Amino acid sequence: MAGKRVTIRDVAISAGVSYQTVSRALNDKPEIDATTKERVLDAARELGFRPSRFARALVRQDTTSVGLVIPDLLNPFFTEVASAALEAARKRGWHVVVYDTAGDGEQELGTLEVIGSQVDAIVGYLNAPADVVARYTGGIPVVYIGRESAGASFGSIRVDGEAGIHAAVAHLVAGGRCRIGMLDHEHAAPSARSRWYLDALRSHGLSGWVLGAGQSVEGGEIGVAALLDAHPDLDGLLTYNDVIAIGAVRRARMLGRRVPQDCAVIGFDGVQIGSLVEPPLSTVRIDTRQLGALAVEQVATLLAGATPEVTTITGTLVLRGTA
Amino acid sequence: MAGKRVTIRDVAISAGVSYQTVSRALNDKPEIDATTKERVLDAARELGFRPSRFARALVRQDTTSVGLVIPDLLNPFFTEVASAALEAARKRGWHVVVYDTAGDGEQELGTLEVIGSQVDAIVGYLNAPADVVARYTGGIPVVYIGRESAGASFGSIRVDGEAGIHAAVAHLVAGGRCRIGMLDHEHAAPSARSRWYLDALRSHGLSGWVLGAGQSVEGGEIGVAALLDAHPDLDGLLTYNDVIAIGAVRRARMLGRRVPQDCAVIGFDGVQIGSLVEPPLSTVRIDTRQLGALAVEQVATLLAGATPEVTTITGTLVLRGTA
DNA sequence: TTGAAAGCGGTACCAT
DNA sequence: ATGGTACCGCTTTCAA
Repeated sequence: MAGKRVTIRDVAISAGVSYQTVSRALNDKPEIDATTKERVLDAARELGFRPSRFARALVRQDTTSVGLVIPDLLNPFFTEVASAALEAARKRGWHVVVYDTAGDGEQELGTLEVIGSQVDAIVGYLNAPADVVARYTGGIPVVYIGRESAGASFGSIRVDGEAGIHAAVAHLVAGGRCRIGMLDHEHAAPSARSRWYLDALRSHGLSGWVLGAGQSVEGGEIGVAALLDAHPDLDGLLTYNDVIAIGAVRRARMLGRRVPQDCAVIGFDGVQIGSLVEPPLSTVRIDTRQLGALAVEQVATLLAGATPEVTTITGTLVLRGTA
Repeated sequence: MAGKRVTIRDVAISAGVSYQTVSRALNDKPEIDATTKERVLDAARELGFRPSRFARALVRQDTTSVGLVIPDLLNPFFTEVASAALEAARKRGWHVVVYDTAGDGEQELGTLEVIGSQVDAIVGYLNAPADVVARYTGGIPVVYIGRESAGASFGSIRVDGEAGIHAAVAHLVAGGRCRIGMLDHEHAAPSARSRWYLDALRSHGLSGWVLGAGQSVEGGEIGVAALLDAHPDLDGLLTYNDVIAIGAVRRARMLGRRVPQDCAVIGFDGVQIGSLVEPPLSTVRIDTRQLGALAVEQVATLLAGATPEVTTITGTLVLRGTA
């Protein structure tokens, strides 16, 4: 009842055949007597036999599983990407093991180490430098999402928000705004998004302020409060992502700013809930389904031994209620 | 360069030792010369050796991985549960393979079949009857979430919203409402939540209407429109979950109802985004982190061969803006 | 300290 | 149609 694994040989004995015959019955091989097959199958069922996935995978080397590394499952953007990646992976018959690094750098390395020996490829949002990642993962194929340079032997999906952010800034400026701030992420290096923002401002002869914020609604709330404190006449705001933007809008309104009249806000990502808040969030939208699908495709390329093309996915400005 | 798997024997040859010695070096065994060990490790690195997880798992039978079956990763409630379960599982050193059944019954069975041979236990939201599940999964431990009866040999986390829903109805009635409807899920059998709703109404001498709705914002929109069409004087609404409620609130307002003045709405789940929409959603909140943690705990119990206790998690009424 | 041999639980290719 | 045997890649006795 408890413990002891039932093997193919136990079944064989119970059915009175050799264990090879059991294998045949289990795998629907043609060369087996129907009666025998049934008897074997019955015995297997009765004993509660379950083939070992390891033994099976060991001999026919065709089970691929990919690790999906996500900074935060509670951020809907990552969830949308994960959902798309999951679907794309299943179509190929791959298994997807999901890891949530909680946005923590150390966690990330720990995760990579574990994962490295458990999956055939990794795709996800990684912060660590390429060489560090390579070391920790033992050199299996890795596909970065949302990183600028990947280096050789890595796949990568670039998220190109340059045009979208330029359009966003242009829209704000066209609306007569000229004191436009940005809430960036909190990592050591400023994001590409903040660079695009600064570029865009510059092209309009403006300068702005970038402040790091936690990647959560609360982070956005705190960030916007600080920004408004320093620049009370802020009339426009871009954010690293939608979740931050949602928090920023909330707090800005609490602080007496009308959005968008007093201060317009434009997020980044285009997550679904952005259209549900009040007012609906304007944003630079990324096609998450395509992003997930492309990532899986790159994994396939890498797994096949080919060199990955650099794929880019472009953000587009979506104007709703906050700008 | 391409293809060919590097095995422990390749390393052995390259390092000029027997393959058992390589194994020792790799696993930090004490009985090995330090110099030899280093030489072996160098060789391994140079050849890009990666131990086969299958071979390894096959011999030391200690790798457990659990399958997490979720109807819809885009519904934040499930994501929150998944996030909690992931964290709890990692603490035990388990791997979690996530499957999204897209709320589809057939997908679910297909998924179960695949999954059954790939993981050591399953936890999730399953719709299929217990005996069907048992057949498809080949009898590995299964922990149901949010189901009433589980039957022997299954674990289960009950979601008890009875008190919460009674409180919700009582609150509406106390506010003078008496034409209270409910948007349920769309499955064949009405949900426990709808039964609690009807019970609660009855205890106040009222009767109501239950209508099935798709489990999405859109489903809630369509559902509330139909309900308001049939009962234009509806003054209160409960929903199967928050996502539906959010859609319902939106559409109700579009149809000219003030929420909560004309029609109060109370959701179920207590997802974070409920507090971000306008007006903030009143709801019966479930502690998702606890839910996920408990599910993993039950898996552990089952895996240890013990009989699972029936665990219940209770919903509590949270009043925000919509009621 | 190191090497030889025996499995782990299967699959596949031989013969029979 | 069935059984024998080798082998997948690795860990673990057991000798040497």
